[in-house]
Amino acid sequence: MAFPQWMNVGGMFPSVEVCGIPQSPFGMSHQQALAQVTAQAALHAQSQMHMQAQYQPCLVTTTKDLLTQYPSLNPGEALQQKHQMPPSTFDTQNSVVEAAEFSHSERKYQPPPAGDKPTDDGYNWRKYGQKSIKGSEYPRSYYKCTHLNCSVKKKVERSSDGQITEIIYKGQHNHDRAQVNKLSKDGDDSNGSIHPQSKPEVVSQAHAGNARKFTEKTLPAHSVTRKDQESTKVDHSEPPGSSDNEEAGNAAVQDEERGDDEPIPKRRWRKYGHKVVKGNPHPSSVIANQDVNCFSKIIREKELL
DNA sequence: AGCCTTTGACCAGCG
DNA sequence: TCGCTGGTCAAAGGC
Repeated sequence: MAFPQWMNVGGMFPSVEVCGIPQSPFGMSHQQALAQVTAQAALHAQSQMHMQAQYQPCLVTTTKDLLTQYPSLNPGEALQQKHQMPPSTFDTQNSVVEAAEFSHSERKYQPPPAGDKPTDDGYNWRKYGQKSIKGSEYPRSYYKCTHLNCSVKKKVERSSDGQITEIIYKGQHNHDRAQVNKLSKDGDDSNGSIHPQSKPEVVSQAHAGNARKFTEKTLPAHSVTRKDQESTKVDHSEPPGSSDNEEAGNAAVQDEERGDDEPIPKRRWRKYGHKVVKGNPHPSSVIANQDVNCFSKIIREKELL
């Protein structure tokens, strides 16, 4: 079984294959092992859901659990199993934390190459920001879904040793995975690593008990930031089929309709950038009519639709 | 040509 | 009120 390329950072997760079929040291194929993992995880999750899901808007998943039970699994597979867990057993949330901290004993960490795609989860993401986080050697990266009218975002955090520790999704996709429209640039998806049906975008946890790092450090008590919780609430209050995108779009439209209600200086004269321009000894301060840009973009997008 | 990443700024929230 | 921090924006440049 393959796993997204990004998971194999630096090739630290060598997969074992026998006659083209991944094998675990225990004599069962990876797929068999994964099937068991899936079943166990589902059971485990069911037994814990009543304790956690009722008050946790977002659940944490860690591959450690799976790796503990099945050391033969490489973390990518374990994580994938997590994706393949029966969605019905989980409360679907629009805010997801994926704990992709890999503690495989054989791994050799190599710093992720700059610009590497943190995830190949079937959607196309565009990095729109990067922020150095206090206490973390590696910056947090911010991604937006590139799909039209899809405002899903995700944050990718790395631990101090450079491993991806969290992927925090915000919002919900209102479209299918990108593979439908666009062939993956990172590799061939025909290997089954991406299963639109079996790999729901929203994943939950098998159990978070072992995700010590997250519960202690990044995900105290409820695993998500307040903002994430809020976004979750928003989605819960929305009728099925609606999405953040619509919300965003509506907001934009409302903003447009609102129009003159808001004081112009507050809306327009905002300096939003201060950029060093090549060949110019002085940084350029840019005053932009963001609303105009924003509206023209919306109009353009609507036209495209 | 178009998309994506990098980069450094602004802004808002919080203590 | 001020400083810190996280989140976002958009120009510039690379692919």
